[in-house]
Amino acid sequence: MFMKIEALNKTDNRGLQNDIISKIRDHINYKNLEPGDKLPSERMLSEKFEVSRSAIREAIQSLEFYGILESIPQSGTFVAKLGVTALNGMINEILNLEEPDFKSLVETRILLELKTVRLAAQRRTEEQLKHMKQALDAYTEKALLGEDAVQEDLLFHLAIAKASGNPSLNTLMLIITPEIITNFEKYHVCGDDQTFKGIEEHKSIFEAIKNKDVQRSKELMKVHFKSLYKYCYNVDL
Amino acid sequence: MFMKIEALNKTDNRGLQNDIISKIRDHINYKNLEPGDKLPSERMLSEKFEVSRSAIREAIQSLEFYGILESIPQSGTFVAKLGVTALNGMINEILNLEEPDFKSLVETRILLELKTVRLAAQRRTEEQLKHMKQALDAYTEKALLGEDAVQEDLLFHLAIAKASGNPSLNTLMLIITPEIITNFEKYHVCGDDQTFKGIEEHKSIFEAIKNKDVQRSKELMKVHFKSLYKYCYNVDL
DNA sequence: TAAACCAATCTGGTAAACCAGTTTAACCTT
DNA sequence: AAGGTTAAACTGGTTTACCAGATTGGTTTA
Repeated sequence: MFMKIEALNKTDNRGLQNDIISKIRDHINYKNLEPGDKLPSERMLSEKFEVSRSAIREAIQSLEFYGILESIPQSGTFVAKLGVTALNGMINEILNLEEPDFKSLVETRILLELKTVRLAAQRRTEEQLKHMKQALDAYTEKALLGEDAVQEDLLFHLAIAKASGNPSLNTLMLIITPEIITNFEKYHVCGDDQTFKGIEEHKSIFEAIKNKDVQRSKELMKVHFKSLYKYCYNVDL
Repeated sequence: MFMKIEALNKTDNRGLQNDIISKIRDHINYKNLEPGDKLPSERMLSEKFEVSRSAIREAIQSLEFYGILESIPQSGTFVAKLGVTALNGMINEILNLEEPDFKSLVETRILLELKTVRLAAQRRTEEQLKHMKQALDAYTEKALLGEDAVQEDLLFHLAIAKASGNPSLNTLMLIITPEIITNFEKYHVCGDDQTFKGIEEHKSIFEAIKNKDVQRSKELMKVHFKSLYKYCYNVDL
């Protein structure tokens, strides 16, 4: 019952948001807005769409996140420097986005991390190395005590992402990580025997990055993900 | 001067947001919130941090996007089912996120698309194929007229991402695409001679996906990106 | 005539009051 | 004293009014 209420409300909220977003899309099309053009003021949109200004602001904030709009205080809200065709297509895609399932998330994570680890091996600075070492030590300490070290595990991987020197990849990792880790604990993906093996694997990955051994770092990460990958695809979700 | 104002205000806004987010982080640490615990009400946080409730709500919405928090109407705002260690680490990473540069974005896009095209070749449905064909035709028509077809180009690539059947990858593509395309036009990456070659390349990629030729689709995409990749790395940004 | 100025207006952001469900706890009943 | 009932307090969401800075168009001035 609690879940049902939550789901309903989430749907309603998303529904209203999507409704407003699609109306904004229609307006962009109807007015043939040029790249960088100004959207009508929040008050006007609020009145035109017959919804509260708060709702408009939330929808705008969502589109701002995707880089479709940009609000400038005391000035206005502007569309990105894209043509109507691109804007229309992108907004449609955003409206039709599905909620990612666990398999998709894992697939994406593996892809991202096989890249971040290579880049980290290439580009890591001494400071980033230090940061990774701290995360590794925290993980090792916790794991040796036999305690659950999923969180420390995660932070080590995020430290690698940061050391990749690619802010874009780092951001994407941060976006998918919470959902991943939540499902990890939900499905008990991390067996107790895995944790001890994980220590050695993490350690070797760290050494490879430290030694700037790009190829080896990637191979080690592949091995590290192998059991996880297999586990996820065997399990029926 | 206009840019300066924009930058300043963006910084201020981001500064206030980050300030609130870091205070929320501190509260989570201080109170040692368990996974799924409830955050104090927006009013309490507003009073405690001495900022408006609107500002609190915006900060919460940001953290909701990253999956760190979840608001449930008439009930409360709850932290994700993560421990304080993970929450603390993730929020810190979010606060320290750098603005992606063009090179990072291109690097990420190439990584993502080499995956989406392979997955699309594996999994594409007939309907998705139809969608891609439409995007391809729109692109071809525009390009043959000698007009700028950057938008149609983009939509074809997004159609591939959608056909990958991985909502997570699709989402990430949508997030980085606007910034990419904006910089494309800014730096005039797409030379006029590229557009005609692009038609053939797009067509062949489409055929490979249609024929479910995974390896070939990836190779063709690599070729398609080669000039772009080279161009981007040669240019000083 | 054209440049400079200034006030009315418009903007996104902020604050405060209000709403409809939820949660809590005190109260009454048995 | 235990359980059911109910009303008051509390929640995120919404509405309304207000704010300070940006924009704009007419007016003034050189």
